[in-house]
Amino acid sequence: MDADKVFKALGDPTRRRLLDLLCEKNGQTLGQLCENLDMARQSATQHLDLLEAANLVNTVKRGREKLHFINPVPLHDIYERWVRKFERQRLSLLHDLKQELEGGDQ
Amino acid sequence: MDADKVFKALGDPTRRRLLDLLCEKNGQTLGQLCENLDMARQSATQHLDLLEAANLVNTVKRGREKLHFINPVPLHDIYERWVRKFERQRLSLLHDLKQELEGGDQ
DNA sequence: TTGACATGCAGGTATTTACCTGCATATTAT
DNA sequence: ATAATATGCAGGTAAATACCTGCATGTCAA
Repeated sequence: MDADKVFKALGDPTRRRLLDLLCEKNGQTLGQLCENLDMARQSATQHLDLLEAANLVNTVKRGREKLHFINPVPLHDIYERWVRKFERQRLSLLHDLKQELEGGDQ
Repeated sequence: MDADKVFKALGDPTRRRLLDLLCEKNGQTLGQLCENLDMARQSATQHLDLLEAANLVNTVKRGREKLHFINPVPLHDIYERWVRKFERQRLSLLHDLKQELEGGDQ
């Protein structure tokens, strides 16, 4: 998993909207997705390319159409690497903060 | 939670490194964090400002020092909004894909 | 086969980003 | 008080980003 590509892909409202659109109806074509976006088709393509590079979306060509499918694996990897780690320390971090505010270096 | 700020904050290796550094030892000063970064202090400040704007880091001033603490709440929100949703549909998505590959429009 | 349709590809531009240098301010220690 | 220390603030630049327009290619249907 390339955390940089995944986070950067997620760091844009258009691309998050694309993921939501695919979550509502998986396997949509480029044209279908564009109908919901209010930008040129070519711009949407660039966003989808980034989602694909981050492996968040997989595509299949069917005739002259290109179908788009969500791949949830990178999101799960993000969870394992960047959420669980900090969740685990949640209480102890709050404890540290409280201690600092009370003068942690005594 | 501002998903845009959070994902953009996470979409940079320097800022993810800062979070890891704070995970190892919470409550570090700007100077301490800079020692591990290989860039000008002012650049690190800008990264920390973005982490703070995303509410991923909270700060406390103690004398002339500024202490930095991780706030795991936005990460948890990300999980709720962007991971669980897709995790839940994982199997059904794979099912959709398989069906498409076999000729979904029959 | 020919026209309509879905997508691919090649630039071009304005904005944002990630760094930098230089200087100012505030706190601590001698 | 003065010097050292920790951070804040104000630009300045090169690269990345998010759009766009125009044209090319490939597929389907009449």
